[in-house]
Amino acid sequence: MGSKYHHGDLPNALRCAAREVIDERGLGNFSLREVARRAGVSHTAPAHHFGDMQGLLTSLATEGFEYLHQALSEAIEGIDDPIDRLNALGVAYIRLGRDHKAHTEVMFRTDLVDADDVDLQTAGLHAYGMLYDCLTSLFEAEDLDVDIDDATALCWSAMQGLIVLEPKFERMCDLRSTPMPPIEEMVGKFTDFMVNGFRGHRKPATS
Amino acid sequence: MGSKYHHGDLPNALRCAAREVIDERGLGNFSLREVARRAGVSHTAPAHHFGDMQGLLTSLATEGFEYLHQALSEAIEGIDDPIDRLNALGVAYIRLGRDHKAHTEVMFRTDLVDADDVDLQTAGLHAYGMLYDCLTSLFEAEDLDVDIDDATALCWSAMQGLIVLEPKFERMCDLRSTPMPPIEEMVGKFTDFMVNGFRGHRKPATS
DNA sequence: TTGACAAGTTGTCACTGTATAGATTAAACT
DNA sequence: AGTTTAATCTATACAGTGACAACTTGTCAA
Repeated sequence: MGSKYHHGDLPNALRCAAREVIDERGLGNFSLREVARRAGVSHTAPAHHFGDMQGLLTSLATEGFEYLHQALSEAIEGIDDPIDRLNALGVAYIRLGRDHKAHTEVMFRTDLVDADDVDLQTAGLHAYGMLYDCLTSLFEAEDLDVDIDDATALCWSAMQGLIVLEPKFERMCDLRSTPMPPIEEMVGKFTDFMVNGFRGHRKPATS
Repeated sequence: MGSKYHHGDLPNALRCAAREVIDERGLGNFSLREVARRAGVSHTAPAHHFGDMQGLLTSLATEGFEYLHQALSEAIEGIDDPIDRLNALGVAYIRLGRDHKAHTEVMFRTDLVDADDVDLQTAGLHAYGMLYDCLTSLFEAEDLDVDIDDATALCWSAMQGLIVLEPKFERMCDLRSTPMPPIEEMVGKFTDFMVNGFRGHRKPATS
């Protein structure tokens, strides 16, 4: 049964294998040929579906954003309080960064991915919209005068930075032999700070 | 004079050439041989100084952190107000991310760099200390009860995220045809939010 | 002068991405 | 049914890569 000439759903199998390879060897040692090897096809097969390596990684990034959108949707399900929602979004975000490490790594590597890809853009916008909407309802509920794009940018940047810098923080804690708090806790503190920041901001105090 | 067998300061020349290559072709298409070519030496010469590719990139990252430390030091020179200092640090940080794009890219690519390298660690700690000290004086001046490590983590994460996500934000603004504010302005808004957040935080309101 | 050593060189190896051309199969259409 | 068409995968080839070993050249101290 395995000897079918046509694979059936090779694109998915390739994405899957790519994830494996990235998880094991890191994006630095990523190899298209290794991916094909694991999927059990010839090393030129991926080109027929994704064009080149950038194509495969772009597809993987798009899939990542779709997963993210789904994870964020599930995270806020049944939660009404905007602040709790915001917190849930943050936790879901960094959890995805941990559980889908390969995807998350690829999603923001603008050098390896085709930023003009339409699917990638729309998938990214969907995820962005989740956070945007959450902050909108928060500001409406508390009657705050904060530019939502600015706030969204800050929240997203903070979470993104946390994911990227986590290994650095961990190492820093090791050097000073202080225990590193679980990252979920960090998210809580971050959102706490940020919400506080939004609250005290009725008018931009640009001096 | 050019035909000297010994280069004189090949390590520096290699770092310099590496910067060029990264700036032009991106880290994804980085090539050790191309670096050697530009430095005018054979393709195996770098190995004698840096061992392998990771060694060269680690050295570049260390240099980047040293530049950062210097840039941050200069940025707060003559500034007394802690908030102005914080803002200046942020601006200097993202400016370095723009002016030394290659360095900044390498500095946080934990997959390409030897995280155990001692020079790299100390250089990183120095830069971290700048932000840490700034926040310390801020909290002392305003008598706030905020964990400095948490605050440092947030500030750094936000700035780091801003650098990484900037292309994404820009693209998002393009899609909605709204003008993207200059990144320095974003830094100002971010620090404003965060300082506000720290201020409203006398006691941890962990519900 | 001798010897040790650092700095660069050439040559080689297994491996990579991709372009091209050819083989196999499924499906669509008489 | 039978034939064409397109999709899917294989085979071959090529230029480029990182790393390794062995060799050459310069430097410097005893």
